[in-house]
Amino acid sequence: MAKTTREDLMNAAERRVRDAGYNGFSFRDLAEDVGITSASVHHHFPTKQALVGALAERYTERFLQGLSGTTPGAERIAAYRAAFRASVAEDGLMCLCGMLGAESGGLPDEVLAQTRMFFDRTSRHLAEGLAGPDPAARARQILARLEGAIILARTMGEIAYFDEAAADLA
Amino acid sequence: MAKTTREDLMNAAERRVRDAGYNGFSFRDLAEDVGITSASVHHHFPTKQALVGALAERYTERFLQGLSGTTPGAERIAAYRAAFRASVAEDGLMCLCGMLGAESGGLPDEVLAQTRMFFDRTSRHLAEGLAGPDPAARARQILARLEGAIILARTMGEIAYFDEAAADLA
DNA sequence: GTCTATAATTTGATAGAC
DNA sequence: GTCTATCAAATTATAGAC
Repeated sequence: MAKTTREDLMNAAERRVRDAGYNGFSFRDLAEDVGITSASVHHHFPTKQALVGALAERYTERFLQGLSGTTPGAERIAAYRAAFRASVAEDGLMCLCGMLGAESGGLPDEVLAQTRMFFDRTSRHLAEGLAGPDPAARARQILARLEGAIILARTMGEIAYFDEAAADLA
Repeated sequence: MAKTTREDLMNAAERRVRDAGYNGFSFRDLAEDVGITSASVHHHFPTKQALVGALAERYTERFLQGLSGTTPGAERIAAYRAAFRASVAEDGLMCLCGMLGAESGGLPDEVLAQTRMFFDRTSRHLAEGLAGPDPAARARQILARLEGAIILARTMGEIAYFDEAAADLA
């Protein structure tokens, strides 16, 4: 159980966006998840774009924080793979920003901007101390494969697809 | 100009799903795109799930047909990369089935089944005559990276992200 | 094959009481 | 902070005339 209603709402919303996308849920869905009315949801988040924008920001912050202790290079790559794997394995959900990035054509500017931040920051973090001629490109190759691996595993309903697609990452 | 209204509708719908997702457009949007009323759209496709199901089927068929003449191995891999690249480069759009796969948690069964067909068939086609110990896994690594590369390029608004993420594919 | 009209429901959002 | 009540608009879908 989370401590505040605001936190409960963000958790419910994150789950729903990662499952069905930005347009795949309503404020009333969240209200039911948390046990309040949709009017009360608007008290915590004035608009849907404000809610999902805050969601993407929190997601990026938590994601990087969870991986901040890793040593650049092979260990960090393995940690990224484990983080993405947990996304599908535990709840069968997309990466929040992978979902929003896919849907970016129909997203409010505020949400798109936060989504870009995720890929900008994670690709820089992952590129740190990476060997080879183009660490930035290598980092994006890894991120792309992990996002795609989630899509495959989620679509097919089997985590084995993730493991196959994400094998030999280093 | 396409020959029939039905074809016009499918083209408009495909564009919209690939831009904003399954829940990112309405029958009225399509009606306006094509120049008829939403009631007439229902004459061609009884429900939204029937429409998008047909869309995914046509997409898979066309996709495989466009790549059917390629020689298995490096040439086919390059052709797949080119096909995915064109998706973003020409219109800034997702792969239809990559989008649907991401949103699969909120998709009607019929649409999900067609989406699975895409990944099933393309991964088998791409694995044909591939070297290495596990051709199927290698095929899925490639597909995952291409789907993810589109997400990155689309989100960041620059095709360079695709080229970086999809480099060294063979 | 297209239209008008409309039903039934859902959506994002607001006003104002408690 | 939560509620009731409500709005205006949008959504999927249907009935029936032309």
